[in-house]
Amino acid sequence: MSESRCTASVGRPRAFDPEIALEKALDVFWRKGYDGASLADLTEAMGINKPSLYSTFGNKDQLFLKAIEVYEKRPCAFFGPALDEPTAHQVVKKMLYGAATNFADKSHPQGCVIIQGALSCSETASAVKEALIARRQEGEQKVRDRLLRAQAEGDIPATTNVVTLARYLGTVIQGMAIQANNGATSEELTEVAELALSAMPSINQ
Amino acid sequence: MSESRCTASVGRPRAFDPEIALEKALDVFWRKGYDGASLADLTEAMGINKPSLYSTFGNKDQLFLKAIEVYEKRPCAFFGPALDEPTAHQVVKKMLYGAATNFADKSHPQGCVIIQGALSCSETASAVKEALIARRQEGEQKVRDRLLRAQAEGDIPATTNVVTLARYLGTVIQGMAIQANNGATSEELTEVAELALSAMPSINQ
DNA sequence: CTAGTTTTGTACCGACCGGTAAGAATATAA
DNA sequence: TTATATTCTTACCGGTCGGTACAAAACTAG
Repeated sequence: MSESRCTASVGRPRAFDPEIALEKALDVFWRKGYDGASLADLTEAMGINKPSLYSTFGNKDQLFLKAIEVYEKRPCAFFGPALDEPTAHQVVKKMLYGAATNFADKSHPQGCVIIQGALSCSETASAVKEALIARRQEGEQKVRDRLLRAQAEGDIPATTNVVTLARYLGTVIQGMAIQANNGATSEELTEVAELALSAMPSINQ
Repeated sequence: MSESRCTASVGRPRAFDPEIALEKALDVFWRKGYDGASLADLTEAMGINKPSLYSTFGNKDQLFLKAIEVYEKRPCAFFGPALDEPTAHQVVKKMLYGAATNFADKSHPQGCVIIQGALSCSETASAVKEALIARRQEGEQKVRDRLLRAQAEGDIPATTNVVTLARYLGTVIQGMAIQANNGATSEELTEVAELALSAMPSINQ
């Protein structure tokens, strides 16, 4: 009943590290998506059995959502940090190049789990699908707000339509996730990022 | 054993139109993806039962692939026709605006089944996934070839990197499919298309 | 009408789905 | 040691998965 405290200290100790297990679950969801990842896939990768999974993470939905949080906060995440760059140009450049480098990185599944984790899916997955759509829209909203701030700071011309600019940026990044799934390399995606940047003359330096 | 001839003329006549059934199957695969679409979903939408489905279309994999062919050849498909435009500018413009209009069209599921039908999926779906990746790459190849032809015709400067240009175009279109899934309207996607076009000065008129 | 051919509906197959009940195992607290 | 708390393993639940066997139904050819 009590919310999982840091150390239980009483009762049989847990034989696995929940954070590591969550990273393993993320890897499975990333590769197979919500629908494609079975509990057997998950428990095998996590090295635990189903009752442990359910007592620790709730159910498949909640496990997925917790894995997504790990995804957003992992060391090589680029989206959040990019927003902290000082100028609009640096924000957009870091975001595009970060996606190019990261989506095609061979040390983990290709693309982005938030984009491809539950795109077309069963009705069972519709709650997760909606959660991912919300995350994508929130991401675009953050970019939009950041560009509006830049516009207020005189970093972007007042005549620029930043709403469309943010949507264009989101579109290119989401497309790059598909390209990574197609097998595009980081170099190829970086070329796309460069070209995409050139469509944004209003943020150039 | 004999390949399905136009009219059987002997035996019990088929009680449904295979082409219409295929369109219904396409609608289900489009909305739910390969993994998310169950045979129960499919047979219900198609108005037939499983033995009819299997005798007519083979199995789930083959049904999906046949539905994809219907998708590519349906009246409102924009990709193939765009390639036939006379100039590179018109090709790219028609393709971007076609995607913007079509992906968000409310008369059918949002986005593109070839992009989102089997992106992250189970191992069962891996054959279909590979087939879709191949289709996307073939599409990009066709664009590349078309742009190369335009370059040979003097329609695009010889200095332009058409390989990257084609990849960029593919990226934007694939991103627009995700945007359509996010709920973006045709108008919003058209604004993105306009902005994306501006990144291609080498094809302007 | 009969024989032959094809499709139909029903009922079923083994395997797997997400999820859980129950008791053995392992720790701390007294 | 004993009581208590927590996690472990095993075995199982009803439901659904993709796929099929079989016989009744509906047609044509003769």
